[in-house]
Parts: sequence; C-alpha cells; structure tokens
Amino acid sequence: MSKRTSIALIDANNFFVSCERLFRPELVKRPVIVLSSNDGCVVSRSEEAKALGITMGVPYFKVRDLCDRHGVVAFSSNFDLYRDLSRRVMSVIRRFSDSVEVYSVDEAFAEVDVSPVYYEDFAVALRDEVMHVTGIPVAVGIAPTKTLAKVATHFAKPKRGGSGAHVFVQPADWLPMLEHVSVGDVWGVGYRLTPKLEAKGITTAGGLTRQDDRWIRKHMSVCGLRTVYELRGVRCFALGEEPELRKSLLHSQSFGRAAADKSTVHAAVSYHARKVAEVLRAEGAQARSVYVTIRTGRHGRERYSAFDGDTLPLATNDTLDIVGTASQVLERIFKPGVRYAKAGVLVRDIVPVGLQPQRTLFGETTRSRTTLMEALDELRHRFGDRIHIGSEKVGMSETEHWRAKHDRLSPRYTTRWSDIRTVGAGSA
DNA sequence: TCTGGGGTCCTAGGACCC
DNA sequence: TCTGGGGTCCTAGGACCC
Repeated sequence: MSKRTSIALIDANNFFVSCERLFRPELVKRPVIVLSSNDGCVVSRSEEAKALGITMGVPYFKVRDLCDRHGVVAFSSNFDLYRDLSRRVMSVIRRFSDSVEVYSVDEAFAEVDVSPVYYEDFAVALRDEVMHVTGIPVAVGIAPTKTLAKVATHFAKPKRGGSGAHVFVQPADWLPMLEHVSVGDVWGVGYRLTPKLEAKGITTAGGLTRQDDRWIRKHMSVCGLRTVYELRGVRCFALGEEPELRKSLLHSQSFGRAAADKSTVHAAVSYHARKVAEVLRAEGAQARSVYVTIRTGRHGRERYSAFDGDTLPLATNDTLDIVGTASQVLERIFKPGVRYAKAGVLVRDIVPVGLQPQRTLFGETTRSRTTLMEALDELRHRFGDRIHIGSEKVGMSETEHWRAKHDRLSPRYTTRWSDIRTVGAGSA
C-alpha cells in the first residue's frame, strides 16, 4: 500500500513587520512598514499599511507624505533580527516534519506525514505552536504539490478571510478555488508572462490548467509546463533535498550617495569582496571565479553598467586573493567620469574546501594564509565587523559615503548583548 | 534628493572537436 | 579546399522566486 504524502507550505504573515512588532507590542494594530536597504523601497507592510494603499516595493519617498499623515511607523531592514527569528520559526517547523525545505527567510515547505483526515489538525497545530514559541503569525497550506500548497496558503491568509490554515486533498477541493486565483498570482507566472496569458484570454489559474500542453510548452518553456502540471495535482517539484552547495554568492549594495572617484568605488568593491570571502569561509567553501559589478543609478539620465570577472587557477576563500582579483577586474571595467550608484562582488564555481590539491603547478601553497584567515574570523566574532583591509579605506578625510543609509534601524534585540531589552519586574 | 539584495533554472547561440 | 552532421561545453540573457 503506497502512502500518499502531501506538502505543507508555512508562510509568515508580513514577516519583517511581525518581527519588529514582537519587540514593540504597542505597534500591533497600527500601520507599520519595513524599508529595503538604503531606506529605498517598502518591502513589508502590516495589514493597516496595506489598507492605506501602500503597495509592495513602492519607493519610500513616494509614500512618505502619506505615512506622515497617517502615523505609519517605518523601520529600516534589520536583517540580523529577521534571520535570527527565522531560525527559531524553522526549528519549530522541524519538530513537525522530518523533511523540511527552508525556501526563504519567511517560508518553508514540509512533508506532511499524517493521514489526510488529520491534515487540518496538523496545519492548525503547527500554526499555533509557531505563534506560541516565537510570537510570529504564520499561515499554513497543505496540498499534493508545492504549487497547490502555495495556493492553499494564499487562501489561509487572514487578509483573504482565512483562519491561517487551508487544506486541499481532492481535486474537488482546489479546482473551484483556482477560478478565483489571478493567473499572475500563480507561483511561477511572473510579470512578463502575465500579459501574454491574459492576451490569450487566460486570466485565472483555472484557465491555465485547461490550456493545451503544447501551447504551454512553446510559450512558457518546460518551467511553465511543470507549473501547469502541478496545478492539476501532478508533482513536478520535489521537496528540496539536503542543502546543496550554493552555485553563486553575491554581496552588493547601493551607495548612500553616488560616487565618481575610483578610490571610493574601489573601497566598496574591496568591502564586498571581503564579505564574500568571509561567507565562503563560514560555509566551508571556496570559489574559483570572481566577478565585479558596478553601475550608475537606474533612473537618472546617465546609464552605465559593467560586469566582468576572472577565473583563478585554484579555488580560494582567502580575503586577500578575492579582494586582489576583484580589484584587478575593477581596473578593467571602471570608466572614469561616471557617477556610480552601486557595486557588488559575485563568486561562482564554488566547491567545498579540501576538494582540490592545495598546490599549484609552481608549488605555491595556499595553506600559509589559512591561519591568518582563521585569526581574522576569530577577531571578527569577538569584536564585530571592525577589521578591515587597507583598500576599504578611501582616505583620511573622506567619510565612507558609499555606505547605505539606514536611519530607522531597530536594535538587534536578539543577536547583540548591548541591544537586549531590559524587563522590569515587581514595582513599576 | 530619494527606486533593495540575493538567489535559481532554462535556452539560444557560439566555439570547438570529431 | 569545401561541405556537413553531430556532439560538448561555455556564456549571456531572460524569466522567475523571495
């Protein structure tokens, strides 16, 4: 007898806002938003903020007046806090399932290993336990495929009148619901395909399931075909296995102010290269290809962007190697007279440490600096991100004006001793 | 003045080889 | 010298996700 399992999707409600509210309970029921890096765009909104018409991804400056008028509380992104709370939510989910795929900071898929008659109970218990342990509200959807689990979660959300749990077992459960899902809301149908589908008269997820396979394959590639199969209940996307080694790693940031001088851009590139090396070491990985990306703002009259890289003879996670390579690439692609607004460093061809000989043809060994890097990492853990390399500094008088602004940052309540909240007990 | 950061996969086309 | 099929590998670009 084959046991049919289903997939649960656990999705935190307005995650970043929920994290901020956890430590500022007086903000519950008030409009709250969280901004992206550089306080650029709105990336998370409370229901009250959504009701004011603040849309996802809107530039903050466009809604600042509206926010001021309605007393909307705006936070800069506090990723240390969100990452830590995410970790706690995921650990609760793992108590409910042996097979969990962390899909993003605020979402996870989990295998549901109970009989379908208990799906509803499972979803409700999971929702309540996450709330009880972490204080983060989540919605749980259960269905035979990932794409349908996304739809189920959609209907579980409080803003759609859901209770935080929604379950699809039979096609009769989901087929009528698909008529009420816009085709653009389907997981895997983005802003490019949506107008094409609508032009063909396909406006809902239900319409998509009735479409001819050959037409889908031709116009949406195999990716689209898989999505359509999943909506019909045929599983095409397996639950993610072990966290494989990542394929690429990017560290980048928009500048607080645009910069034209090479030393400033070089400082930013050096910083991102160092951060990339640190992440590689933390993950026990090395990379062979180092790329640099620099560009102007995307909205001004002046537009320039460049992306290029070098491949090293040996994979490395050494800060000085990666910074040095990135600096050489920057020399090639830097164009004088351009006002740059963003820089980043990306590495590819990532392998686990120890998978290659530590010696080149010429007998150079990369081992010699390993101890130095270990010492740097140790210093960083003890004293924070204060150890820089020389090229990150622009000059004595120059402030680091490429660094992003985050004027509305909340304290790092859970990851920094100095930011831990003090709670008074007894007399007030 | 002010528009994020970090990923994945697929496909077409070119280089190169037999 | 020219022609051509067929395979592999790499890369850039497109589309999607959060």
